[in-house]
Amino acid sequence: MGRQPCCEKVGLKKGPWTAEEDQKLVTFLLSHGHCCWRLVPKLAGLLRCGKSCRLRWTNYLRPDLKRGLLSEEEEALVIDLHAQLGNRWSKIAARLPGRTDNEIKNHWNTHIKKKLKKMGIDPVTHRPLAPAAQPLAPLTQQRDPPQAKEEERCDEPSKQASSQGPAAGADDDEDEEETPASAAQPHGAGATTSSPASAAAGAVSPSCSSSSASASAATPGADVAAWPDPIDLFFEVDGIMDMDWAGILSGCGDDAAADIGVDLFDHYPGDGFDEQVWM
DNA sequence: AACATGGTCAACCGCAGTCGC
DNA sequence: TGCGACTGCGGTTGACCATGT
Repeated sequence: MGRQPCCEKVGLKKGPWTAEEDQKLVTFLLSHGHCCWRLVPKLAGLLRCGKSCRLRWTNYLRPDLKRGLLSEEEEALVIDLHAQLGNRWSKIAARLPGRTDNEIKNHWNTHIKKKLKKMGIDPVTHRPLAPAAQPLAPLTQQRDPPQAKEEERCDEPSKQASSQGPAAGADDDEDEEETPASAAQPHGAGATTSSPASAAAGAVSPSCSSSSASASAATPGADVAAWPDPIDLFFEVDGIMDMDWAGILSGCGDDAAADIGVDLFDHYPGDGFDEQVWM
């Protein structure tokens, strides 16, 4: 009923994109835009499904994409945002101009997660790991009961992973102030801290710099309330989320690729891609 | 030099919400 | 109003590359 059936998957190509496919897609999208992803591959002459085209465009071909590893500032911002938003990568990516949710997700899983664990911080809850996993940081012994309760709530992997569920579904795109962590403040600790990051019920948002890593490791028995300190030291500002990151990261916008010296086509070997077509 | 292991990341899969008929 | 297509999202996979043995 209603609409035409979804793209039939028979005969559609899968796997890595070739430079020729990229060129076709980019040429088409730049000249026509995309009214409907389902039609894009057909109109562009691609044997791909619309979903694949959309993914390729948003994750790789978009002209405003940044390339290369995340900077320390971006990494720290990702950690901060993850502490507030959980695994909502698209929301996190929206705060990092030029970065995609896929890229951030990959970076989180491959880099940041490991670093946090190394620092004795649970990458899910952004709190110090339990003593069993982090014998040098017996923090739970010094925690106030409300904090322990809060951790229990956050520790549920299914809830964290499926934060899109009804419980978290109440928020919308403008939910910066109504985050899981901040919403939990009335229940307990950390509510008096000045910055949203550190106010997240004691949730720490450590940077991944070695300096803060050592700082965190150097305070194994510290009071939980002291945990944000290394973060402040690293950022040299209090309240990272109050900062205008869009401004800080300016130069990543649609017109800024040249400003930041990014060659949009440098991933194409040789002259596999016609820059003139793009421009 | 050859093989094994681990790390990285692009791409796919499946689900949920939204929207159109 | 209900059904089904479409879109967007998060999780997972698998190929490729680097490093270690």
